[in-house]
Amino acid sequence: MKHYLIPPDKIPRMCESLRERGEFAFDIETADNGHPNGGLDPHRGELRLLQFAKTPDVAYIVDTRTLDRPSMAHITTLLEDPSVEKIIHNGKFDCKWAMKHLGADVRNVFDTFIVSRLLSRGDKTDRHGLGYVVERYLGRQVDKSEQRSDWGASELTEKQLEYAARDVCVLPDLKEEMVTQLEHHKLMGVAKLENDIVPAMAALELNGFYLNPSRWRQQTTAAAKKHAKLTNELQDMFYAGSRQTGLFGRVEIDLGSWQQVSVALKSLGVPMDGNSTNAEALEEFTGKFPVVDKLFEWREYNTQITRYGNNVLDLINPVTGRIHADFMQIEAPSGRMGCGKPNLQNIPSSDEYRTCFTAPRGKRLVVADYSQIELRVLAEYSRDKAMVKSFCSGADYHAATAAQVFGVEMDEVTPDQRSFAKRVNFGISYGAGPGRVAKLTGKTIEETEELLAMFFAALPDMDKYLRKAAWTTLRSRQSRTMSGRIGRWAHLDPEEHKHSLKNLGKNFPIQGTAADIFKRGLFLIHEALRGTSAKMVNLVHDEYVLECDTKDADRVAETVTKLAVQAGEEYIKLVPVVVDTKIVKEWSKE
DNA sequence: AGGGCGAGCCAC
DNA sequence: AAACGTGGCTCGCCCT
Repeated sequence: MKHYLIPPDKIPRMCESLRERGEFAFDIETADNGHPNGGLDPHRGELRLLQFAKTPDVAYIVDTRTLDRPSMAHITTLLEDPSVEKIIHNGKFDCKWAMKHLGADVRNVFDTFIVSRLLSRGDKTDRHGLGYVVERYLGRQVDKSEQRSDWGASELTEKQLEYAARDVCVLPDLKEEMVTQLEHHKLMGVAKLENDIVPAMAALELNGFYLNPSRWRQQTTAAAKKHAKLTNELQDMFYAGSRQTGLFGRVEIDLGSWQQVSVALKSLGVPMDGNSTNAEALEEFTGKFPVVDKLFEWREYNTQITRYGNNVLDLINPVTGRIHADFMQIEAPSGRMGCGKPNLQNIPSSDEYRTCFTAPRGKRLVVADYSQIELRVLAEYSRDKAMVKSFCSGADYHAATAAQVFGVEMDEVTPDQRSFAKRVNFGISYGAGPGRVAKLTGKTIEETEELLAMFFAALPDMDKYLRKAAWTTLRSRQSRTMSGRIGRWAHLDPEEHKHSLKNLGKNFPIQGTAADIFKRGLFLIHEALRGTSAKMVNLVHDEYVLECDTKDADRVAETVTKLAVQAGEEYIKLVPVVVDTKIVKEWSKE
C-alpha cells in the first residue's frame, strides 16, 4: 500500500481522480490543540489530516496545515458533491469536522459503522469499532496503536502516515463486502435511509442546543432548598415512628436506599406486600400514610437535583456555550435513536425544565412533532376500517375510538370513556394486557377485560393484525419495519420468552416504522434547509427542534411541516399524516 | 478502587 | 397467574 502527501497545487488533480469511480473512502485525523479530549471536539481541536482512497492500494493524504483557500474549496466541493459517494467509518465524526473546519456539508455517505449496526440486526453483543468490523467482515486485523498518537506534532512520523493510510484503505473492501450482505438480507433500502442522515446527525451535534444556565441554576437551587427541608421532615417522621430510641441519638437513614426505606416504612406500619418501594408499589398508600406522600415529594426533588442539576451545566461547551449532546443514530434495535451526555430525550416535560432551553437573541425555535404517529402506523399495518375512519374524520382520535367502542355518537362520549380509550390506545402497541390496563385506568380486572373485549370487537382488523404479528414473530423470532429494518431475537427461547416475543412482534414494526419515517423526514429537512439560518438542535423520537433567525421562522416552519408530512406519506397511505409545528422562544411541551 | 447490577425514574 | 415496548442516568449495594 502506497501513500502520497498531496501538496496544495496537486489537490485539483487529486479531486479529479477521486471522482473517477463515483466513490472514494474518506477518513480524518484530529489533534487536541492543547485541550483535554480536544481531538474529539471539533470546536476545540485541530483537523490535521484528510485521507482519501479510491482503491485499497493507494492513499492520498492532505495535511491541512498546508491547505490554502482555493485548494480547500476544491475539497469542499468534492465532499458536497452528491454524485460521488464517500465511504466513511462513523461518518458523524468526520462530517462534524469537515463542516466546522472546511465548511463542507457532506453529501452521499456510505457509513460502515452505521451499516455494521444494521447488519447486526439488533444483536447488542456485536461491537462496531473499525477494528471489530474489519475483523468480522474481512477477517483482517487492524493496528490501532497510532490512533492516540500526537497528531498535533509539527512533523508527523512515517508510522503515523502509514496508520492514516491503512485506516482509509481498508474501507473500499469493507464496503464491497457489506453491500453483498445488505443485498443478501434485503437491507439496501434501510441502509440508504440511514446513510442519508449521517450528515444531518453531524450537523445536529455540531450546532448544539442553547441552555440558559442562570435559569437552570435557579431551578436547581430552588429544588435543593425544598429537598433539604423535606429530608429533615422525612427523617423526623421515620425517627418518631421507630421504636428504637437509639443510645446515640437520632439515627438517620439513607433516603436513597430502597432497602433502608423499605424497613423504615414497615416500621411505621405501612402494610407493604414486598420490599419494593417504587412509585407503583407505594401508590396505593398515598393519602393514607403521610410518610408515603412525603417520600414521593422528596423523590421528586431528589431526582431534580441529582439528574438535572449541575451535571447538565457541566456539559455546556466552553467555546460555544451550548450543549452538544451525543446522539446515537441507531441505538435501539427498532431503529430509534439514543442520546446521552446529557440525554436531551428525557428532559422532564414540565415547563420549569423545558423552557430553560431557549432560542438565543434574534432567533426562534421551530418545534415540529408528529401527531399519533405510532397509532397511524398501526392503522396502516392493520388496515382496520374503524381506525382509518377515526383518523380520516380528523376528529379527536381517542374520542372517536371511544365512540366506536361504546357505540355512541362523538358528542355523547363521556370523559371516562375517552380516558379509557386513550389509555388502551397508548398501551396497545406495547402489548399491554388486562392487568396493566386495569392499573392504568384504576378499574378492576374483570371490568377491564370486558371493556377490552368491546375495544377489540370495535377494531377487529387491528386485533387480527396484532395477533398475527405476535404469532409470526414468536415463530420466526424476527420482525421487520416498513423500511426493511430487521430485528431478531434468536437468543430468546420461544417457550420461556413467549410473552416477550409476542409483545416484540407487536411493538417492533410500529415503533420501528415510526423511526423510519422520522429519519426520512430528517433527511428531507436537512437537505431543504442547507445553507439557510435553520439548524437542527434536538430530536426526540417524533419531534424535531430547529433554531433559525426570527425573520426566517415562518418559512422554516412551513418547510419542516411539509417535508415531515411528505416523509410520513411515503410509508402511510391509508390515513392522514399530521405534523404540529409551532414557533417559540422557549422549548416546551404544549 | 472500581466494575457490575438492579432499583428507581425521566422521556417517547 | 400474569406478563408494557424503546432508551439514559444516578444511586446504593455487592463483589472482586
